[in-house]
Amino acid sequence: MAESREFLFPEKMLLKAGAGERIACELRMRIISGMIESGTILSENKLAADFAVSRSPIREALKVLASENIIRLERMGAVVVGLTEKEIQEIYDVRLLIETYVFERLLKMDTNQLSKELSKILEMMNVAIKYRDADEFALQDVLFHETIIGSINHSYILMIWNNIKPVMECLILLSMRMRIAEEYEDFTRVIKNHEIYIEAIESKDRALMIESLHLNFDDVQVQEKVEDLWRSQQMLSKGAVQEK
Amino acid sequence: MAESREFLFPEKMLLKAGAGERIACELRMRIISGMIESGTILSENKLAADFAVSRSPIREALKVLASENIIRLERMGAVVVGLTEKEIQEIYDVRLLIETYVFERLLKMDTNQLSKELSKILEMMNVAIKYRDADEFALQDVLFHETIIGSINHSYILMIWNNIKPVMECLILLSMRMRIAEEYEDFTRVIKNHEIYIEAIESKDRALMIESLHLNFDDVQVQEKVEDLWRSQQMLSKGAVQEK
DNA sequence: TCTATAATACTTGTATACAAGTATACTTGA
DNA sequence: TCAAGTATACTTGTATACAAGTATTATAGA
Repeated sequence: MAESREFLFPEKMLLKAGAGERIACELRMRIISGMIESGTILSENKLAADFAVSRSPIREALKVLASENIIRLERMGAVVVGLTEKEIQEIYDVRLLIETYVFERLLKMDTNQLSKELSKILEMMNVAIKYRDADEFALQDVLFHETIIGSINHSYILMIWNNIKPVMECLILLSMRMRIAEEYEDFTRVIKNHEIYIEAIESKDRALMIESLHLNFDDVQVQEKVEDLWRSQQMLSKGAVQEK
Repeated sequence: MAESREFLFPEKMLLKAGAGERIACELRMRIISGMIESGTILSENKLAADFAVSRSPIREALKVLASENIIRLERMGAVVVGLTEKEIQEIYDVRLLIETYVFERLLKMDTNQLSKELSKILEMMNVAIKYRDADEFALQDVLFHETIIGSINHSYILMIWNNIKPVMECLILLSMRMRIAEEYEDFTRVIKNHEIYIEAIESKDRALMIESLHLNFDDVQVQEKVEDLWRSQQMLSKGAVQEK
């Protein structure tokens, strides 16, 4: 029987991260997965005790999460807001907005180097599938889009991406973990969509790009209700029967 | 002779702000105005001494400025990046991007209430001009656009706004302060542009909206080179001859 | 039993202390 | 004079301490 994992966020990502960042990632994961329910009030002291650190890194983490709109810093404690389906849709609105903008810029650029990088990432994703590594797959997926966005050298567009990235990353991580066990063919379809994306960039075909973007969103997008994420997550990690 | 002002950022904005926020605003203003030059290395200890506070609020402020891309947190000290003209252009790219998006949404909404609010702000701006209050004018200008963006209730679009707002605010503040002394007619033109914006919203006229948006950007946009901002700023506040 | 007031326990914001690591400068040797 | 190595002073990251304020709870009075 699989042991219950102590941390939801992949620890390999946090090798050279400070305590604050580590805790931000973990809390974000717990909030988005539903493990920490909306409305919960987090206290710095309590969190510090739970994570066995001082309040300093906790404060740092809470500031980050507040800037991502998944908690709200109030006078007495931080209120967990979480993500409703409306907000998930909004995140994808923003992605569509900036990726479309980026594509317009790419039309006027040489995209040879970019195209090579993307192909490399795609191969990494294939390997991840081969070894049923959902986390690696998700991370490469995020990297794929980050590479595209970063390629136009627009610091403020990149800033927008950096703001939504952590939450995106969590959503994709959770979605992939849920699906890798059974819905194998989903992943090959995701790969296929990314291939179309690359093709759109190479041929500078607007329509194709929009199509693949939509395909990708519809695919990766969490069709399940957010509240179900944690339940699935529990079942995956514990492999045991849960009450209820 | 006017006395040199100790703080660049309007203190009335910071009445109920903590030390961290206050310092972030002040440092941002000094960096964007050029008072603190690009390449300068800021040390937490030194800043703490300068502002006569402990390192805690300083750290908080530096984190904020780093998320705005105007400083870069490194191993040894925070490197001031500042704003080049390229980056100022990029900020306006993003504004154009989101305000256009917002307008598309407004087309499908009832904009009566919004239009009233905007008219009120416009009157406030007129009063500010009447009393030659550049700061108040700038703040109301920012509020004008924030009100539009906030009206569509899109938390992630609002998040983007909140990310670029502080820097925008500084740019507009500096620009208005420089111009209020002499270029009086500029302000009535800004008012005029905003009136067009309201009209575009009321008539739901895409073309008109784009036009007013461009007019507004071209107008408010800092035509002067950024490096000149601080020099002008110094002359304004000291009213004395500067070397060089 | 209900209300008002006071005591208490918990909250955040800021200041200080300590530890680990890095760049600089100096000293020592040739 | 130059090079190598060491000592020192400064950096950030984290932990702890303290202060001011707020919600809760308990107690006293009617």
